[in-house]
Amino acid sequence: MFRQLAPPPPPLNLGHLPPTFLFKARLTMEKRKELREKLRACRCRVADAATDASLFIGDINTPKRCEMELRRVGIIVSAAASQATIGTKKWTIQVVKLSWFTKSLEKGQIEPLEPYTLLIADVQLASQTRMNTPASSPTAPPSELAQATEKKRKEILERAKADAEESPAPKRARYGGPKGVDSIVSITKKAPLIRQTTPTPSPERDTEERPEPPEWVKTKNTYSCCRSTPRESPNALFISQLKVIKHSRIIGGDQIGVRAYSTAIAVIQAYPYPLRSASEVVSLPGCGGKLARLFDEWKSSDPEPEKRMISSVKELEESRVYQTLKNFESIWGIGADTAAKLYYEHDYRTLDDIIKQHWSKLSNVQKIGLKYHEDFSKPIPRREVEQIAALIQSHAEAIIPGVQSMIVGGYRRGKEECGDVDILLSHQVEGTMDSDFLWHLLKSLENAELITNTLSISTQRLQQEDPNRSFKSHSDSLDKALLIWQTDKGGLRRRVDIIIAPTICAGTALLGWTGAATFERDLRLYCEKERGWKFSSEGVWKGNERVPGTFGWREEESWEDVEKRVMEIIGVGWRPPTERCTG
DNA sequence: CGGCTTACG
DNA sequence: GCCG
DNA sequence: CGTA
Repeated sequence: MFRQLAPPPPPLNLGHLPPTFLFKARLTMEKRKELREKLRACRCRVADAATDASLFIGDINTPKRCEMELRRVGIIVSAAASQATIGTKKWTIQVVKLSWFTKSLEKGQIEPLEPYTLLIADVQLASQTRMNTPASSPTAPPSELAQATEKKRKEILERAKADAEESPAPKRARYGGPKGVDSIVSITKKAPLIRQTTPTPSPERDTEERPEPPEWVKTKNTYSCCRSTPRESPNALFISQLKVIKHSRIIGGDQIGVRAYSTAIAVIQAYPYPLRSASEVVSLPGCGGKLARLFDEWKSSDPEPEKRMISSVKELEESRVYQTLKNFESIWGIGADTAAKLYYEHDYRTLDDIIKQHWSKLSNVQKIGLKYHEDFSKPIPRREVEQIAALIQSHAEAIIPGVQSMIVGGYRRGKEECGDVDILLSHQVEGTMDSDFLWHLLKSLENAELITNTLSISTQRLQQEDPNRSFKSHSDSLDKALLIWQTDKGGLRRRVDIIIAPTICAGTALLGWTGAATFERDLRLYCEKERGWKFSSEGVWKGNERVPGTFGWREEESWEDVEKRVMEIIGVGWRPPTERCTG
């Protein structure tokens, strides 16, 4: 677009090439996007799904690497074409170096493919090709679940799921154990997809009548903060199954598993069409062979969507371990680890067991969490969230006139029923929110008997008193209080979070506290990887400097205006909170 | 094969 | 579990 | 370790 000096080289015509797929390898998402556009400009038919392509271009240099990249997109290179085809499609592909394209562009003339070719191979989409995983424990007797001990819990949970999976499946021992060799697209009986046979050019491909994928699918953009994720999804039923698996990873303490499923869920939640096939699933960023198989199983489990299920999910939901750990973990102050201890070391099975036999060993906040567990399990209607927020605002206003509040969290994302109330307070006049504002506010609310307990409080003021921290250039240290709230005596107790943002970080605080979790995680990731910046609700930083335009709050700006400004500058573009429902 | 958001109480 |  |  820039560079007016040199005359633009004559456009290439790559229309004769078969559907072409561009590997992600070594390309930033922007670079990849740019290359795809350039390819398109040369009339190249750029495939969105690798399984639709016959020609592959990648910023790679070895055949070895080719296989890796192919595997990643769900394609197995059949060793020397010696496969007893398992009733699946196979076709021939060619992989060339990216430099073929860039050189061609430079010269304004198509370079011969041959010198740039890394691999020509017959490939297949195997239907559940069980790869040999040497030491995959053939699963222990499924009975010892009841009095299994200590650390075995993860494996047990794992097994509850594994047993149900069609194939034994290579199972990791714990954490990010051996990743099974299973990035294989599983194609069902009808095996529709894939292209015909030869990688010959033919004007229009029958890429299975799949709707035009969103841009972020084509570019395999994994950042959930860069796309719209509405609350409603045409794939809600499938997603609800994935959420069970994700939860099993949470209570199993498998953070990486949680991460993986969170990503996949966020991706599918953002995908605007009902998924039809495993290959369509694999075409989505963050979804590989495992997710494709799960979808396949779910889809084929029943013609009626409402009756569909994934066997491992069913097993989980029916298993006592899962139910109980999930119940324990739902107590505020008790996480995966403590839940497991209570179950395996103390053999508790109900909340009552914990209350009767473990009360004195609980921390104060855990006692509170247990005491009001039932109340906390009840959703808070939007109306009530607003009432609570209004009370807080009026108390705040009495302390500092002109203070501005905004309900954030799930409420702001449009949830009909909220798990808690998150309210963000700030002020357009610099300096007003410093000092002891939070402390005064809490006192005021306590006097009004609205706050019954304080679960945790963190204030900048306290940190500044610590000389070791006073020089920290930046940290996510907005003042905040996690509280138990009760509007009327005898009424339900509610979880309320109050967050105080200094004027300078109003925008980032709003963005940082609106969520959802996966959106926030990707926002940080995006800033770090794509911009070299550091994002937190306290600010956007380039080294020790705030990124220009990402801070401050001008008189004429609304809450939304500041947030918009921050998102535009970061580069993710603004979208309403209701489109950040990454699950 | 290493990495996966991040900081505080 | 997926990505670089 | 648990929470946001």
